[in-house]
Amino acid sequence: MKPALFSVLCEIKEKTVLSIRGIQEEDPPDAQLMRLDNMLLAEGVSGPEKRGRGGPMAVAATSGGCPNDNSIEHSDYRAKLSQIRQIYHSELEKYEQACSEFTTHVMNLLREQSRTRPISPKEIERMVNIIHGKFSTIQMQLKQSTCEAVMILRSRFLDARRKRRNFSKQATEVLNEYFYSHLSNPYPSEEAKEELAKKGGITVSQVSNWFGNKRIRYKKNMGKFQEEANIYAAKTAVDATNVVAQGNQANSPSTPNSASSGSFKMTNSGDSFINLQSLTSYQSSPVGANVQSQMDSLHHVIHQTGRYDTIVGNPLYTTQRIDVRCTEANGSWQDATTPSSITSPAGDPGSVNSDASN
DNA sequence: AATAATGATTTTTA
DNA sequence: TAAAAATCATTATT
Repeated sequence: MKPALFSVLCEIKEKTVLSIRGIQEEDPPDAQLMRLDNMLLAEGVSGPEKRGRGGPMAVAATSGGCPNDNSIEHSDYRAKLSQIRQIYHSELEKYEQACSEFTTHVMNLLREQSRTRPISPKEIERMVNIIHGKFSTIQMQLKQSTCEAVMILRSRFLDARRKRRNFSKQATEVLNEYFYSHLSNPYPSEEAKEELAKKGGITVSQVSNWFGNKRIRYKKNMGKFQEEANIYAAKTAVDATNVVAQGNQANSPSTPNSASSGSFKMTNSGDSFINLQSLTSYQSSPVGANVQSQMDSLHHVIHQTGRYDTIVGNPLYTTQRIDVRCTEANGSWQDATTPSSITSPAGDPGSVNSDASN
C-alpha cells in the first residue's frame, strides 16, 4: 500500500509545482557583514585572545612613584572589552550550536519523512541553506550590537578628552622645570621630549601637548605665570649655579655668545645680549654648554627683582612689557601680539630686561 | 553653581 | 609638517 501512496504524493507534488525551482538567492548582502567582521577583528573582539601584556608597562621607575593613571584607565578599558568579547563568543557559540542542532534535527525529520513522501536531496539542501541563512542573520545582529557596544566603550574610555586626568605633581614639575629653564626656546627636541616623558611618567605626545598649551598660554598672559616662573627660575638657577660652581672646567670659555641661542633666530639686540652675557659670566663662571639655561633662569630672577613693583602694581601693563621683551629679545618663540606702541617707556629699571634676550 | 585650570583635539598658518 | 591658535570637555576651586 505504501508504494501506491508514495506515487500519488509524487504526482500531487508535480502538479502543485512544489518542486524545486529557483534556488537562486543568497549572498549578495555580504558587504555589511564583512565590515562588521573586520571591525570586530580590528578591535580584538574576535580573533585570538591577545593577552600580550608585554607592553610598555613598567615605565621608568626613575625618581619617584608616578601612579600614572593612564595605565589604570587602560586596564579598565581592557577589562570591559574582554567582557564584551566573552559575551560575544559565548553567544556566538550558542548560536552555532543551536544552528547545527536544529539542522540535524530537520534533516533527520526530512529523512524520516522521505520514506513516506518524496523529498529530493536538493530540497533538503535548500532547507539547510534556509536555516543557515536565518541563523546567520541572527549572528549578524549579534555582531552588530557587539560593534555598537565596543564603539560606546571606546568613546567612553579611550577618548581621553572625555576623561581627562591632570598630570601628576612629578610630571608638571618636570615639565615646568624644563619650560622655565628654556624659556627662550621652549621647544624640546624629540629626545628631550622622550626624556621628559620618561621622567614624568607620561607619553611623548602628552609632552608635546603640554608644551603647545604652555607656550600659547604663557604668551597669552604672562602675568598669570609670573609666580611659577619665578619659582622655577629660581630653582633651576640655583641648580645651575651649583652645577657650574662645582665643575665647569671641562669646557673652554671660548664658546661665548654664539652658543647661547642655538637654533634660535636672534634678530637683533646685540648690545643687550652682550649685556646679559657679561652679567651671567659675572655671576657664574663662564660656561659653554649650560649657558643657555642659566641665562634663562637668571633672566627670570633678574627680571623679577628688576621690576617687581610694576608687576604688583599693574599686571596688565607688566605683561605687555614683558611681551615686548620677548618679542624683541627672542623674536621668536612667538611674536607678541602687542604693538610696539606700548613698548618700553624707556629708561626705567625695567630696561634690565632688555637683557632678557635669549 | 559659577568659574578657573588644564589636557586634548581641531583648525589655521607659515 | 610642526607649531600656533581656537575650541572642546573635564576637573579643581571658589
